[in-house]
Parts: sequence; C-alpha cells; structure tokens
Amino acid sequence: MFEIIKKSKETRARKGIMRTAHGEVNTPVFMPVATQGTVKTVSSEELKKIGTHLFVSNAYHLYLRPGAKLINSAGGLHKYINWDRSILTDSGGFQVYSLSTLRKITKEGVKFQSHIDGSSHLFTPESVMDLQMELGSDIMMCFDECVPYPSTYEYAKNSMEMTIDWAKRCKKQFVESKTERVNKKQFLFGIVQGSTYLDLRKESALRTIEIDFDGYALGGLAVGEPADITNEIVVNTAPLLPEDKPRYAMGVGTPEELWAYIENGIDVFDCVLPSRNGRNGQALTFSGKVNIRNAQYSNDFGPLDEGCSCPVCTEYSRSFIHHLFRSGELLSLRLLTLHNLFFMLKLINLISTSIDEDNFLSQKEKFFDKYKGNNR
RNA sequence: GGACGGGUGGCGGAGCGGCCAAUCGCAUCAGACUGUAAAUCUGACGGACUUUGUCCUUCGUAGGUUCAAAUCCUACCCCGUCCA
Repeated sequence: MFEIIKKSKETRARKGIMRTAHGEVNTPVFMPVATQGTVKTVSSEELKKIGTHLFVSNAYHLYLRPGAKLINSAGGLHKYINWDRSILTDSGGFQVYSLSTLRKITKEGVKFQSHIDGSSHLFTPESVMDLQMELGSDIMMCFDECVPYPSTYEYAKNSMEMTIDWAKRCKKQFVESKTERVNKKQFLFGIVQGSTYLDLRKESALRTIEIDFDGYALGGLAVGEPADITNEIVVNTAPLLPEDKPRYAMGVGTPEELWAYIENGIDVFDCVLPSRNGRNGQALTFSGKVNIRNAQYSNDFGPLDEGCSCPVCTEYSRSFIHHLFRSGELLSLRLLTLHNLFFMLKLINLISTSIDEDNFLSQKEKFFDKYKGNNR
C-alpha cells in the first residue's frame, strides 16, 4: 500500500504515497480529526476544497452512535458521511485513556460505560476489528491501551504486554475475516506503546513488527508528558520501524512536532489541535499563534495570516472574525477551523517540498525564524 | 401632596450588625487546549504595595448609634409603582 518516492538526503524524512481503496494519499500527511464522521463545523466539500485526502474517524464513537449496523446498512461509512476519499478509523484505544473513569480493563478487553446513556459495552480486539471492517474504513487501527502519563514502569510494561497480545488477536481476526471484506482493501496498523520507557518502546516496536502490519503507529504520545520526552520517544523509536511501511504518530501534533517528527521519519499525523483550538479562538499562522479573541484584533482588518490563500483569509478579516467569535456566532468556529486545517496542510506541503528539494533543515530554520519570532 | 418599594463594584443582581473589598451571572483582560464526553476549561477583574499577605478608598449624600455599619437611626437627594 505504501511506496516511498523520495528520501531526504539530510535527514530521515521521506515522501511517499499510501494507496487505499479510496485513492492516493501523499505522505507526509496530516489527518484532520473527524471523530463523529465529521470534522467539527466543516463539510466534506470544504475539506476537499482545501486539499484533504485522508482523515481520522473513531470506531468507538460511531459504534455508540449512530451504530455500526446503521452505517453499514447505509452503504458504509464513506457513503454515509459523504466522503469518497480515504478514512482511517481509530479503534477506541484512546478512549481507554480519555474515558478512563468509565471503563474497566481486563485481559479479554475493555468494558465501557457509555458516556451517552450509561449502558455497558465490551470492546475486545476481535469486536473492534469487526466494527472497523463493518464501517469500511481504509485504514484500521489495532485496539490498544493508550497509556496515561505518568505511568510506572510496571504498569507500562503490563499494558504493553497486553497491547501486544491484543495486536495479535486483532491481526488474527483481521486475517480470518478477510473473505467477508470481499473487494474491500482495508489495511491494519499496529500500535507501539511502552509509555516513556525506551526499552519498553523498543520491545513493543520489535514485537509489534513481528506480528506484521501494513503500517505502524506510535501511540501514547502527547498525553501530558513534557515535549522533550515525546521527542525522545519518537527519535528513539521511529528508526526501529520498518522503512517500507508508513509510520504514524498518533495524536500529534503541533507545528513544532510536525517538523521534528517528519525529520525522524514519521509519515502520518493526526491531531485535534487545528480544529479544537480553532473553535476555542486560536488561529495558527506562519507568524505564530493568534488568539482572535484578544482585544488587539478588534480593529485589525488584515487576514488571519498574512499571505495565506485559504478561503477564509482571502475573504474575511481578523476584525470580523474577532467580532463573530465574541458574539458567539457559529461562523467564527467554522472559519477558524477551516483556516487552521489549511494551515496544517500548507505546512505539510512546505515540508514535503523541502524533502523534494533537499533543503529540509534550512526550510525548517526559516519557518521557525518567523513562527517563533511572533509567538507570544 | 400621600403610601409603599428601591438606590451595592462596568452592567444585572445577592448580602441586611462582625466570618464583606462584598456570593453569583454578564461584560472586560489574559491563558490553556495534542489518536475530541471540549463552540470547552482556567486565572484576573476597586487601588497600591515588600502580592498565599499588608495597607488605603468603597455599597445614593450628609450626619448619628455601636467596640464594630453595605447592613440600625435621622435628614436630604434620586428612581419605580400605586393613590389624590
């Protein structure tokens, strides 16, 4: 599914193409997060318009509501949500972390109490595979435990062992169910855990690779640990992953992290930052972060980001968006989200070009000269 | 002219002798947000300073009672409702 088309001469960065049943996805790629089958506030058409080819949705949430059977009967997730490009589904492993007060982990799986109506649901590696196959996502993720930070070595080790075991069960279920997926080309990614412990990360990586997946993800990142620790994990673990498979840093990240991790050979990212922060009033710009709520933008008639060619910056001013945001107008949330997603895609394009042109390091420095220069 | 009710920090609105520089909401000023239970959350919000504390000036105005008043009393000035 994955082909590398260019390797950086200066770093471990590379460019590639992921081919799924719903088209080609150039890497490095940043996936917007569409948990409920929608990137909050923006439409499929808008995502396409700004150049999105892949986003991440969530099997756990879609299972609870509206339900996999309903989606399946609608003709699958793509058709249901009106998206004919690629979709990656997260398994619910993150919800093991984020909804930790509503679940109980056993060897068998995770028993969740629905945050919607309190009802009980058992998620097992097998059921989560079936679920994602039923949804028909292009790339499925193994069911894992996203380990909280900080975790003791013992907890991290036990959890890592469990995630490995679950990965095997996921693979088995995936392989054995293959006939049911008839013409559907679905791929399955394994997830490396191990918390902040490099030896556990290494062991997790090697044993996950042994199971053999279509791609490999680093999970349990950006869950509250200091940035230098995240960096240490990625720098040390990414090189252990197979060169010829896509590498995915789950839940990451900031513009800083995109540069840093692509430099270390990561190909795929996803993060709620552009969408959530956008809804909370923050615009990402090449000059740094802009909190559009701030008084200083009330009479700033320039675009969110000077020189940005996105559908927002070409049409709307900071002042107006500031006004909309303060007035609680929904349009502000949409405009900020759309701009931020465009920013991330543009940033990825910039990085991609620098890989092509073998000037990654100088382009990175140039980016941060301006980005840092106006940050805070 | 009379009878009630009321005047509290930018606004609304609690408090009705000490625990009040004064609950709360809004507004304002900032900050956070990383595989989304998030259009959310946090902090500041009379002033000054040696800022987990100290001091100064506040609850219509002016007096008074009291060890102590936004809270009680008196007068006055405003505002609202009703009666003439």
